Amino acid sequence: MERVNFQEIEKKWQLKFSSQKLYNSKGKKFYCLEMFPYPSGKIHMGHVRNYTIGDVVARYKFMKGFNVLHPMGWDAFGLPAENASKQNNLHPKKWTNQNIVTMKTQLKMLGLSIDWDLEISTCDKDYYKHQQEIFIDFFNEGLVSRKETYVNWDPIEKTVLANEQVIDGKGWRSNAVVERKKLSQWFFNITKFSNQLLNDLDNLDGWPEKVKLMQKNWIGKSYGSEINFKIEKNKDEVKIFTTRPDTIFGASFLALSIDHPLSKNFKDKKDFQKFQEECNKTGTTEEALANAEKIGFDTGLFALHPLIKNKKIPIFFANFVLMDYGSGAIFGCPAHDQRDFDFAKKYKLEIIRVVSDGDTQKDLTEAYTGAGKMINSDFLNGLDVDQAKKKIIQEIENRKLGKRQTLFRLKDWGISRQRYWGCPIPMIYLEDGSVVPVDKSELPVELPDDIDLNSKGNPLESHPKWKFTKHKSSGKKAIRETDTLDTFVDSSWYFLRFCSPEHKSSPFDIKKVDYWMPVDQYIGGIEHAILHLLYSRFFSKGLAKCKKNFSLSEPFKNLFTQGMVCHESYKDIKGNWLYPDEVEKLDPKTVVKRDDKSKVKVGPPESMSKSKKNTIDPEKMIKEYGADAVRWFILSDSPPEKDVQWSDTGVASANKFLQKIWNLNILISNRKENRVTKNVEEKFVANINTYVDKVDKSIENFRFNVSIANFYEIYNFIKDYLSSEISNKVLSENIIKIMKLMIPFAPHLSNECLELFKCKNVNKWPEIDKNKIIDEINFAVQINGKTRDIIKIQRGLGEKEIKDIIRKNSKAKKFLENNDIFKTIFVQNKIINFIIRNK
RNA sequence: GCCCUCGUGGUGAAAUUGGUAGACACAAAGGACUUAAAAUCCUUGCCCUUUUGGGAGUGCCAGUUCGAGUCUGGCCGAGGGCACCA
Repeated sequence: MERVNFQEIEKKWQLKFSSQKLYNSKGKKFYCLEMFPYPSGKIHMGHVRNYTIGDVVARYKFMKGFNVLHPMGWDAFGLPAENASKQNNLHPKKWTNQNIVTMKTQLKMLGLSIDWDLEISTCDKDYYKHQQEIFIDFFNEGLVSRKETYVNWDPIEKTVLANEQVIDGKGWRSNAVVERKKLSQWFFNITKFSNQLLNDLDNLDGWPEKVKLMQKNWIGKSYGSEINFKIEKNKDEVKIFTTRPDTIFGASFLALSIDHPLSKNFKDKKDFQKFQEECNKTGTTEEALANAEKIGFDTGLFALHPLIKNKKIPIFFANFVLMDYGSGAIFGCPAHDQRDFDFAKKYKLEIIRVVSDGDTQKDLTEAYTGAGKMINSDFLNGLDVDQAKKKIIQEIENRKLGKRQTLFRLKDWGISRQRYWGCPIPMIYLEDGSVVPVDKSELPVELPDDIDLNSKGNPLESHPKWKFTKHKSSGKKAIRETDTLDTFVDSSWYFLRFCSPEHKSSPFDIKKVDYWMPVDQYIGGIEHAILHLLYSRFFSKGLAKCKKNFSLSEPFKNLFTQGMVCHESYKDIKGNWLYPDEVEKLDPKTVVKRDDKSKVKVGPPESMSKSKKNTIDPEKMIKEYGADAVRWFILSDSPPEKDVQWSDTGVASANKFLQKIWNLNILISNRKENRVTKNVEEKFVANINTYVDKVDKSIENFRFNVSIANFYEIYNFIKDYLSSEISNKVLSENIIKIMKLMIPFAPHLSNECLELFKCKNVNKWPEIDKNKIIDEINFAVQINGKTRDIIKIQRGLGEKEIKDIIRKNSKAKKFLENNDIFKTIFVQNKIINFIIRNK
């Protein structure tokens, strides 16, 4: 049999794909978008998976008659470019552009149906110019503000570190202990939309429930109360926020953030400074704070309990209270909150139970956070927690001790980055201290190329020619903002730019956006479930506020989050990571190093990453097995939302199967006519129609692994018909249907096969007669819930007819004889269950 | 630590609203073809039984139901996110 030269046919069809687009001007619009890649060097298997899934959707929708927008671009600003340029002494722009060229070539090798005329790159000044415009619009609309916040500071490199650059509390290059440093930075006021971002989740029917839940928890709306505590021998008051006002009678201390206004009174005290230094050793991430030991500083002050006469409780500063949540102060109720419990144990504070867990005699070993009746709580006694919450809030409001309050966990979005390779923030500082936007006519504020990457900190700081400027309208001297924007800003509106990438006068052509948006299917990694998606949602809402004719409130109608591509990892005797290429599998349990045959330790499959060297190069795989085989395998092995394990034998078998498909097509095209029996042909067509229906459904449901299993079944099915009494006409008509179904999965081979049969209307999805599908089904016969027989019946048979069949001829017959049928459960087209007992 | 998700053969997995558990494939073992190998094809795949047949079985423990991989509660294990990686 003729071998397929996959490389040759792929080259041929890729040339055609490059000019063929997915537009059907008469069809309904369909915007298919995959998260655009960061140009890090070469594409990785995660990209292959993401873009193959997207390509299946785009090609499928196109074949179904939709007018499909399927663009691609580059999330081109970011930290790795700066790191790489320091290592290789290569300018970030050059490094990035080289990577884009490489990756674009590689993506084309996959045979993706992308309209490359729409390509955009976020580091392109034609792109970020518009981003600066949007920033200024947001600024004018009151959606931008300046606040102080903490950053990771490397005291040796004199630079701000990203969280990933902090390893065990130390700088990744300098190894210096990282300090927390306060900086004044720019913020998008995303919290202005907290309620809207939360409530609109309910309208996103096309989003996975888990992503919506994660966003909901991230926004974190909680109901509680503000309570004022008077300080003894002092005129000050401390305002606290709590979600558990019901536990107020169990309060045994107040804890304040070290940034609480009250800290000013202590700033000159040496032991407080020491405490502050101690706190600044913990990182800036929530995880670090949560895991850090709870420490406090006793102010020596006491607060007066608002509801218990003459009760005084101590006031502490504590590292686990955050200034940006609530009022930066809490009351501690150790009996019913684990953090408070740990704190109370450490500082020997009172532990008063106010919610009964049933046994109130024995000492608590941990906080009790469950439900129960109130005790030791004066007028709340006997109520359950929810009732007590309502009553106490009412009481607090009546006595003017505080008020009911709703709070969000969501924080404003800090967008300042002390880095070079990002979009410049279009703001200037005037001599008189005022801060104003750059005049729009001067945009873009272009990133200068001539920078010294080896300078300490942000290179823009040490670029006087760029940094010193003038305010256009007043002519006053000014200094540019040297911070650049968080790269999440770049990706918060790129999907809008894709609708009209050439548009010059504004970020997008509103008519085009009106037509194409929202994105009908957005596809990307689950790791973006919160930040990127939330920020993009915020952008839509922000733009709607700035632009009168912009009405889009949610950018992504349907969302699909795919799983990761995994591979086992290998370590040699010395503990060095090895690439899969460097090892050899002698048998499933023995793996050795290829060169010296020394033992290799095999790690569990985990997400492919450069640091663990458990990566497989897609380009190498494409060259060895063909793009269709790589696409085929990446879709076949796991459902797309789950992780998939890369397997070389898997891709090899995909390649073999595609070869068999080609052979089958050749056999059919060369087949000698046989005798024809009408029944045989009808049964054949009915089966094919059933398969077409199945594949269609599995694509609609994103069950691409099931689609592929169907193709294996179809192959086994058709192969058996080659020698049966069926005409060549019927065979070729039906193999054409199947090859069309395969286009989204293996576009090169299926087009080649369709060409073999001189097929016209290649890109039209096969239509089937729904009346001509298999209507025989397997029906389970159960006795007392146990399956005793499976009978083949016509779809739609009633209970009586089925009982007759069973009585006449069934393995279950013997169970029914000599027994009373006590009850019968009948489910049409599924099962019948006889509940019997002995006579 | 907090939030979310997922646990089905040796492996990846399949299984409308609860209704045939293991489709389809990978790997393995045995066989056919071949001088041989490759390629290809066939068979097998938990326990008892020669077969017929019967039993156990979807991470673990309970529960609801005629019937649970699917629903509920608890436990154990793995993965993702935690605001400056993208």
